Amino acid sequence: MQKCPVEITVELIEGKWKTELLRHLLGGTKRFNELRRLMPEVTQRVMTNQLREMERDGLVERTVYAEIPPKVEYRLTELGRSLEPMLLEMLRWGEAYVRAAEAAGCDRSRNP
Amino acid sequence: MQKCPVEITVELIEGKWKTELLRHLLGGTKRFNELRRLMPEVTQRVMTNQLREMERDGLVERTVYAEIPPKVEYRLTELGRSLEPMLLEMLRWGEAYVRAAEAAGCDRSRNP
DNA sequence: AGGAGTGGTAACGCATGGGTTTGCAGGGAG
DNA sequence: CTCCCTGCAAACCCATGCGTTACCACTCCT
Repeated sequence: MQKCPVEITVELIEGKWKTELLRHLLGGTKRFNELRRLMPEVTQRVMTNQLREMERDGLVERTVYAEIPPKVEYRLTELGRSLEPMLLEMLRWGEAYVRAAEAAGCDRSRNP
Repeated sequence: MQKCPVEITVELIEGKWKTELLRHLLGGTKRFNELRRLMPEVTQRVMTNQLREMERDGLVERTVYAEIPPKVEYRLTELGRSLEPMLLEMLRWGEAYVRAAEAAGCDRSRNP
């Protein structure tokens, strides 16, 4: 049986740092350490992983320049850029959710 | 620093079976074993977990009827139902993604 | 008596995703 | 000479999510 496209979509963006990476990359091509400086909490290894997965999934393109010191650029593919409207939809829903949650007085934090 | 609403949205639906549960519950109120029959691959324990998390997050409402044999109904809250347009957007994107992926000839299966 | 159908919980195991640390290559700057 | 910058990889650890199995309580049906 085939997997639902919604599920596929979720799997593509559910890495811990992928949505933030997408946000930054939607702003334009970035170098590796540029991304690291934008997201200092992320380890180098994890950053590489997330980017590599997105590359494997066809969302991100990786360009290596044979220079010293090394230079590697990450940019969104056409497919990656096509995520933007959907992400905006998710953004709007998320904002509404947060508003609704705090209107309900519920502190839905995950630390019990 | 505040977490991005997109990230929040992802966290709410990224459980392994949550999108499928949402699909079924968008079709109307369901009893527990009714859901189990719709999704036989899911263990009872896991099913309970996913539903409980969605309840905690305010997406699902749980009603217990004091009958014998027990009867427990799960229905979407207003907030849960408000997910539908966003999920449809994700569905459409996912379909386009699959088409693009197989057009590119790439078998992006996760088993190397 | 025994089985099925109801909706659970508890104990356990395991793969995986993420995090930490360390090392490497090769040239430029102090 | 030594340190810094670039982007990466390998070895290791740990928490979490999911899965497996077993058990419970209560009633009706055969």
